[in-house]
Amino acid sequence: MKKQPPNETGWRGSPEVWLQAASEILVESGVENVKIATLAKRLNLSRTSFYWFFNDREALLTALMQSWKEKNTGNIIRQSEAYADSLAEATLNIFDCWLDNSLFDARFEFAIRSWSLQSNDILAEVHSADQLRLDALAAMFKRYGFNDIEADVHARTIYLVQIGYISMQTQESLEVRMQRIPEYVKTFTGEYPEPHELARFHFRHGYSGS
Amino acid sequence: MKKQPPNETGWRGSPEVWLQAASEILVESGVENVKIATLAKRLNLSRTSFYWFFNDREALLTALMQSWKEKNTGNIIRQSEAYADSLAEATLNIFDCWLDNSLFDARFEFAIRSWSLQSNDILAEVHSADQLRLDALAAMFKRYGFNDIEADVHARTIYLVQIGYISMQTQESLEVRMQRIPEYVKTFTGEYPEPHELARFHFRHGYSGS
DNA sequence: AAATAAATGTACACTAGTGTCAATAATTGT
DNA sequence: ACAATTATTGACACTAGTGTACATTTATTT
Repeated sequence: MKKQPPNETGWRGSPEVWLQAASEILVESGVENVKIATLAKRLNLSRTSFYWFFNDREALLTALMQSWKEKNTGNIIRQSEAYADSLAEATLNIFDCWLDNSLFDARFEFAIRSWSLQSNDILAEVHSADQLRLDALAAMFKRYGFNDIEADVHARTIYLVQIGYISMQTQESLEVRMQRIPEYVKTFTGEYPEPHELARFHFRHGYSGS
Repeated sequence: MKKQPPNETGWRGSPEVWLQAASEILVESGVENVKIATLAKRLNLSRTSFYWFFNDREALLTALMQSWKEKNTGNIIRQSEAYADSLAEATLNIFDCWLDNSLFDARFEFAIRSWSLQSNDILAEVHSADQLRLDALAAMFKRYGFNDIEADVHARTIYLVQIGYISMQTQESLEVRMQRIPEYVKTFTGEYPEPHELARFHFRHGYSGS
């Protein structure tokens, strides 16, 4: 209900609040439901005042796409380059993205991908993001001695499992997901994580289970 | 352009042709573009004659969903139960689905998943399909000696990589995809396929590369 | 070839969305 | 305090889609 910047001015509307509302609707129910009337109702503003901030609906959608580009891809690349003592630890660094919503927004990701079915412009953006991410992951595996094809397939496996998971739109508790982690690390890298690596991972995700 | 059954009757329209056209549009550009006017144009029929075969657009969409349910899930389960001498061969049986469009329609799958963002009814169907498929795959791994958690994670890995791949909407040649196969088998099962297993796999997909 | 059933088409009513405009209100700068 | 700027609004015109009514045409059956 609150605006992001604690209301500097007395104006109710701003590009930001419209964009924020659009983003929420996008994630909840897809682009085709990002309708100006709906957003206006949610913001308690008149529908037409939207046009003061954006030229048209198209401009809003463009801004939405832009905001996705800035967020999701950058963090995967950063995590793939983070410090790690072992391949297992490097893999856990990637897993951070899947568990920490501030690093990677899975629902946003899914909404954008669904959108890409309707628009070639969006599809092109998605393809380019996929390529950047896969390249970064493959580079990570190469640093641990994998050859080209091995690195490629391992990068795909770790990345696609997550994209697939997002596409399932499952709601699971942290606990359920944590229990699969060691086995995933084993599958993706050939080795189980060390107890201390796992403990560090648990700690940074606020997990204190079994 | 041709009707599926070589035109038994002289009537041009039928539930089938409308459904077929709807399915094509769904796959090309998402549910929201499944519009009666569009289909009519594509079929060279009058828009209103649609209502002779279906009560309304809703009924068409229901039929579309039904046709997905009947196709995609059944074949994955069948392939997971197919005869195999080794785990590697069993895995290759699953891969058949990903390479043979008659076993599993990836674009249809993606369109349905995108649709599920807008409709809870569709989401429920998707969830139930996911569960059935994951269970069948886990059962397969258990037959080869995996324990519960191992089978679960391996089932997820093999399944989610494919769902993720679909979600990337990549267009790649058979050759490019084939080159990754042995490495995928190794990653998913721990062992490379035997040359004769791979040869059999190549043969049934009409591949005769390197 | 007449009767009937199946399929089509035209015209119309309705809804839900977009975007423009001119009037008005709130905020800010000087 | 008042002018300029920035934001907000309701009324209106337009478009694209759904679905209905009814007259018409085309195929099938007898």
